[in-house]
Amino acid sequence: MADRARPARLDDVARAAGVHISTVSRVINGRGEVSVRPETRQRILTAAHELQYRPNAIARGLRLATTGTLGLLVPSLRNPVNSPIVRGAFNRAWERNFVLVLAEDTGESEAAEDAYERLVEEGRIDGLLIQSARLDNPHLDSFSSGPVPCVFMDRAHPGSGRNVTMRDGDAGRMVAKHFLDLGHRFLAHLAGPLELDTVARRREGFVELARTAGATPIVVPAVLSEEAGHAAMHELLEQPTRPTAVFVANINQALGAVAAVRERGIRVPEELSLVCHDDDPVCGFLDTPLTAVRMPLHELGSTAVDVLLEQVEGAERRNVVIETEPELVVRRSTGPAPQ
Amino acid sequence: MADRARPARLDDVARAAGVHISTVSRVINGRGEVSVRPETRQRILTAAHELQYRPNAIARGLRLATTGTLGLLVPSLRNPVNSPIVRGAFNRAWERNFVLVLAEDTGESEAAEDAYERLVEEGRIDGLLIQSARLDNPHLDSFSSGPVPCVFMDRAHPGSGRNVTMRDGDAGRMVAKHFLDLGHRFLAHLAGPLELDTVARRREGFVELARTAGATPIVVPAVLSEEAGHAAMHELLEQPTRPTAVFVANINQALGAVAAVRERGIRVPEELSLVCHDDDPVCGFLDTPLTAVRMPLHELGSTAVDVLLEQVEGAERRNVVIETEPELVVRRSTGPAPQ
DNA sequence: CTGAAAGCGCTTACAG
DNA sequence: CTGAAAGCGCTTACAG
Repeated sequence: MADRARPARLDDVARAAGVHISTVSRVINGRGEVSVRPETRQRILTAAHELQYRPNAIARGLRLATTGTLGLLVPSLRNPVNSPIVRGAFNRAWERNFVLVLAEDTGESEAAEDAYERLVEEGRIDGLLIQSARLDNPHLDSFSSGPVPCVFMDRAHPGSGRNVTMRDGDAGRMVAKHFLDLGHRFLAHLAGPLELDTVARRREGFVELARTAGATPIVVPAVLSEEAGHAAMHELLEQPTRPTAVFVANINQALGAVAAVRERGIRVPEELSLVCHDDDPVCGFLDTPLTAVRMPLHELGSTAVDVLLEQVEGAERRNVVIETEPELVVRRSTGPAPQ
Repeated sequence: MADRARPARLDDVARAAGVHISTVSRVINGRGEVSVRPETRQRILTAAHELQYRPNAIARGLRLATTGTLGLLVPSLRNPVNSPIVRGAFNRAWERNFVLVLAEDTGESEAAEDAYERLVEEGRIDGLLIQSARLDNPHLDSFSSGPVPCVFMDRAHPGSGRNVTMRDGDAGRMVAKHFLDLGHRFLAHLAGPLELDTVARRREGFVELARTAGATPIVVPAVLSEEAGHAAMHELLEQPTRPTAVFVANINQALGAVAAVRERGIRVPEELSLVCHDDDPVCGFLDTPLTAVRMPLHELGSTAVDVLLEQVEGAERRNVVIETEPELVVRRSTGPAPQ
């Protein structure tokens, strides 16, 4: 191992400046309003700078009972579709002087508890962002009453009063309206797993608006994967009255769904219109570029951090819905209903 | 804010068990070999369990000068193409009882230093995984001599003696051989930025093997994005002698490149064969599924963690090349050279 | 076999 | 304006 320079401690700075460590601490942390003789302050600042002093986060954390760290519980590291959310959260946390530690909640039995123990119970974090909530997970309640605040982002935990979400219902409605405007009457939704609250809200909006026009969409839930999207699209296309417009829940499903459509020789958009939820760079580069709903994912992540830090600082919990409206990015996969 | 249960401390367990905290500490941490009367041990274990005691990681970290945390410096949170590497690192770290904190090294001037200060100099981590090395970054040397060990993964920092890499040269050779076997003589490489060591090694392998057959590939470097891939492919296709086989550096470029090919009405693979580096799920779902090189990314991440922890425990630095060979996943985008 | 003490690197009332 | 002391929650030699 290379010789590793021991980082400077308060003690080193104090000695170099010829003062007591408590004085150093005061000028380093003081917001300028501490009463220190200017020349003393100067000597300390110079010494600290020369020694490249940075307060040890662990020691400070122990003393202040604050870690400067937030936890982030993601549903999967395998499939980074939601990386804009993570990026939004990371960037804001970094700006606000917090670092982010990762944990994975795969949905398997003890994954979330394990993460909870390691991050919360061992006192590693000041707050927890949960991106992996599932409506069927009973353990989430205990998170809310634990020793650190938490916030559910994107996927809400109803009743928790700690949800930061987007206008998913509006996204569904927007897509339904787009289809109806194009004259479609046979709508379908290739949905995600309905245990995900986002998925449920999107579906609701889509179905509700379609019904106002007398069209009742077929809904097929499927796992958020290429394979599941592929199978579910085949299922949809075998329906007695084949839908002419399908709203697909995510990009992975959409890739599989597009393959299924191609296999059947069905033309897009002449015979079938497709919309993908969450606009992904890939959408624009497919052979038939996909019309997609763009959600304010980055903003969701950054707002979730703000709301969490609010609570870390003592505020009451609250639900927040990001105001920014979903945006429909119209590309070539949607067109007028076939006659 | 909800009433938050204060987590149990050593003190609480000691009181509940009627012993001194030092005794509790010993039985909790002892690997069984500590001499404690069985009934005392039992009382302590029961109390700890009932109080759900977990040692505070911060306090323990301060005492042991060890944090149980590793840092991960990624090139970008925007584009998670390398998520299998991150996942491999995360999973192995978690298994070995370390948590991972994220930092982003966007390549902008002080991004890496900033991350270094916050993670290393503030004493938050025991070791640093660097996935963002660039051959043109002079600051990397100082990382090597800092207070904590580091490892460069995927993108090497030549001369550091701390690189964990894959057989990128072999990947390039494998693709060249595939093209040559199919009878192609006019080869090209849509490369990534040559400041990335991985990119340089891949190119070398590709060019070197092609030359043995008397074919000297055209090499066009481009940023790893859809747009750059699109532009660079157009450039390649305007060459006086148009290549019949192109090796593309990553999936983002490939999506743009495929679009460019389509715009020119060139048929794949009849008129042009394409191979993409790094097999991505998307490759299999394009209209013309892409032949791709599958690298052992997950293994790279997990091995990098092992090598780093080796050094955290005091071992000498060393370079490691993952033995696992790249694998060519042949799909429909490659075929015999046109006559 | 168990307890009392020191100390990890900080911060912050409290003196002076 | 500055110093000395206590203490955050642990671990570990050192006594007994």
